[in-house]
Amino acid sequence: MRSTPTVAQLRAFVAVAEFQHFRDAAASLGVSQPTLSQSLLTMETNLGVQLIERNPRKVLVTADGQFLLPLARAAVDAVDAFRAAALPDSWLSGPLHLGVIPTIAPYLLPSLLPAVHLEAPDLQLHVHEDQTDRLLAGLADGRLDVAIMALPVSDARVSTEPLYDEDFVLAVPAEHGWAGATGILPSQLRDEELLFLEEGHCLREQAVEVCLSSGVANAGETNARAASLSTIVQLVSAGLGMTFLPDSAVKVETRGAQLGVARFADPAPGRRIVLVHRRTSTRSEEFEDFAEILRRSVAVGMPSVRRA
Amino acid sequence: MRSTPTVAQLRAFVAVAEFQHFRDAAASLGVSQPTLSQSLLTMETNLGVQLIERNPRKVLVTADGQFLLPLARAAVDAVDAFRAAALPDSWLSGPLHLGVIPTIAPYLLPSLLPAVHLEAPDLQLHVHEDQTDRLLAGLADGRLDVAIMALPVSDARVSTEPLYDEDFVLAVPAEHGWAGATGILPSQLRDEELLFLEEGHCLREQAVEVCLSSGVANAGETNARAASLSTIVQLVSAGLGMTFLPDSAVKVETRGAQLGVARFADPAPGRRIVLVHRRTSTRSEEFEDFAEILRRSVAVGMPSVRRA
DNA sequence: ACCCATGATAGGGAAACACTATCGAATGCT
DNA sequence: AGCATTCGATAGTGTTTCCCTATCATGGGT
Repeated sequence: MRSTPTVAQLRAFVAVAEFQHFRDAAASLGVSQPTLSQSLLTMETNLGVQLIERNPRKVLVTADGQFLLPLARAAVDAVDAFRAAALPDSWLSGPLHLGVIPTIAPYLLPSLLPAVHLEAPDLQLHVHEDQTDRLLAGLADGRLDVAIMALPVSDARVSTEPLYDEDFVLAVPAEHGWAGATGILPSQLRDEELLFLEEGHCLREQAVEVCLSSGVANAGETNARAASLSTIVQLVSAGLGMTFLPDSAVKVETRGAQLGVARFADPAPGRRIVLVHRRTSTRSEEFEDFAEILRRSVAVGMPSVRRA
Repeated sequence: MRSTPTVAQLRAFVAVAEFQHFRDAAASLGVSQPTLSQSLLTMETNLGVQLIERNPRKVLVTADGQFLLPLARAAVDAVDAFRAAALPDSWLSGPLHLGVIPTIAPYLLPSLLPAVHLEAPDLQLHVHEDQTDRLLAGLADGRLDVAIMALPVSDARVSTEPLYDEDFVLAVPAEHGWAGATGILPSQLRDEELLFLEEGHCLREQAVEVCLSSGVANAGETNARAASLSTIVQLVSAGLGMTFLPDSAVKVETRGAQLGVARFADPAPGRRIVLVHRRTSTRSEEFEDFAEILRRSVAVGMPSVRRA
C-alpha cells in the first residue's frame, strides 16, 4: 500500500486526461480498456487522491488531477528521455524501406505516417506499394526491409509479426436492399453479381475463397478487372454489382460515394494483417518496436479493426 | 523485449552508481542484493547498453552510464515529485512524538534522524527516550504517536510493525579468554560473572531469560545496577564481569574501550525490534510509510542487523 | 421503450518479481 | 602458499502482479 506509482500508471493518467476517453486512451497505450481502468484506479487508491472524474457520459480531470497532470507528464517524459538516450543511436533511425499492399496503403498511411514521425523521428520511411508476391521478392533481394501484408504468407524466408485483424464487409449500391444490413451469410451471395479486383491482389484471392467455401460457384469469373478498391467502388455505386471491402477501407471509400454497406453474420470473414521481415535480419528486435508503433497508430486511427 | 524501464530499475541504477556497491545499494532500496542485480541486468539487457562495470572487487559506472545517470536521476526524481505532490499534504508532516527504548536510541538515532529529515522533511520529530512500559503508557494517553521497542509487547491496545532483528553478543573484558570468540553456548555462562541493567529495561529481562532457560541459576541477582549500556560497558572493561549487548550497540560501545566481544553459536539469542502505535490510530497507513523509512535507514546505518 | 456507448467488475492464466541458498572469482591476511 | 572473506552472479521457487476476455450497470439518444 502507498507504493510509488509505476510508469504504466502514470501513462494511464496522462492518456486518459488527454483523450478524455478510456477506450481511446487504452488503444493509444496498446492495452485493453479494463487494464487501463485498473491501472488508474490502483494509482488513485494508492495515493488517496481522485485524479479523474467518471461521469457515465463524460470523463474529466479533477482539480487535483489538473494540478498533478504536468508532474505526471514530466515523469513520463523523463523516463522516455532516458530510454531514448539509452537505446543505441542506430535504433529506429536511418532509411527504412517499407512495402505495403494496395488494399491497405491508402487507408493505413494517413494514421501511420504521423505516428512514425512522432515516435521514431530519425526514421526515414520509404513506402513501396505493391502486391504481395512482389513485396516478398523485394524483401528477399534486399530492396525492402519490412512489409505490411495479409496472411497467409507462404514464404519460409520471412517471419511475421501480427498487427491487426479486420473483417470483410460488402459494398453494395446505395439503392440495393442490403444497404445497411447486418447478419448476411456468405451463402446468400449466390444470387448476387460480384465484382473482384484483378488477379494478383491477395484480397481477390481471399474474397473468392470465401465464396467458394460457401458454395457460391463461378466466383471470380466476371469480366471486371479493377486495379484498385477505389475503382471497384465506382463500379459498385454505378450499380454493376457488389464487392468485398476490408473494414478499414469503408470509412474512406464510402465518403461521398453512392454506396451502401452490408455486414456479415459472426463469424465474419476477414484477414489478419502482419508485418513481415527477413527471418535472417539482424534488426528483428528493432522491427518489433516498429510493429508496436504500428499497432498503436492503428488502434487510434482505424478503430474498426482488432489489434493483434 | 526492449520494453521501457521500470521505476525500480531506474532506482537500481541510480543507487548502484551512488554507492558503488550492490549490497549497500540494495539495502538503501529495501530489496535483496540478487533482486537489485537482476533489476539492473534486466534493464541493461533491454536497452542493449552496459551501464555498470562489475569488477569483482570494484563497481564503477561506464561512460554510457555516466552520460545516462543524470537522466535516470531526473526520471526517478520526477516520479517521486509526482508522488509527493499527489499524497495529501498532511502525509508524514507535522509533529510526530516518537518513543525509543534506551538500549536502542543512542545507536539508532544517528542514522535515523538524517534519513527522516531527508525522506519526510515536513515531519517534526520529537524523540522521547524511556522504558517499554512508560512508552506504552505514553502511547495510551496520547503523549506519543509511535514508539520503537523490542518484542514481546503485551498490550492489546497497540499493533506492531516489524523493523529488524538483531543478535545479542557478549561484551567481555579485553583480557578475557573469550575476547573474539565465536560459537559460545548460553550454558557456558554458568561459571561467569554476569552484569545486567537495572530493573525495567527489557534487555535485562531478555538477557536473564536466556540465562535461566539455559540452566544458569542466580542470574540477575548481582548487585550491579547500571542504568545504561555505556555504564555497564565501563564495568565490564574494568574487569567486573561480562554482559549482553545488542549487536547494534557493539560498534559504538567498543569504540575506545578495553573491551572484547564474544558471539553465540547459531541460533544466537536476540530480539526483534518493532514500531508500535495505537491500534485505533487513524494514521496507521502513514506509520507504515514511516516504518519503511526506518527499515531502510537501519539497513544502511546498522548493517549488522537483519531487516524484518 | 429500446438501443447503443461507456466505464466498472469478475475471474483466470501467464509473466514478472523478489526471496533464499549457493557459487566462483579475487583479495588480503597469516 | 594457503585459507578465509568479501562481493556479485546464478539457480530455483513461491508469490504477487499484471493484463486479458467476458460480462455487468448505467446513462443518454432515438
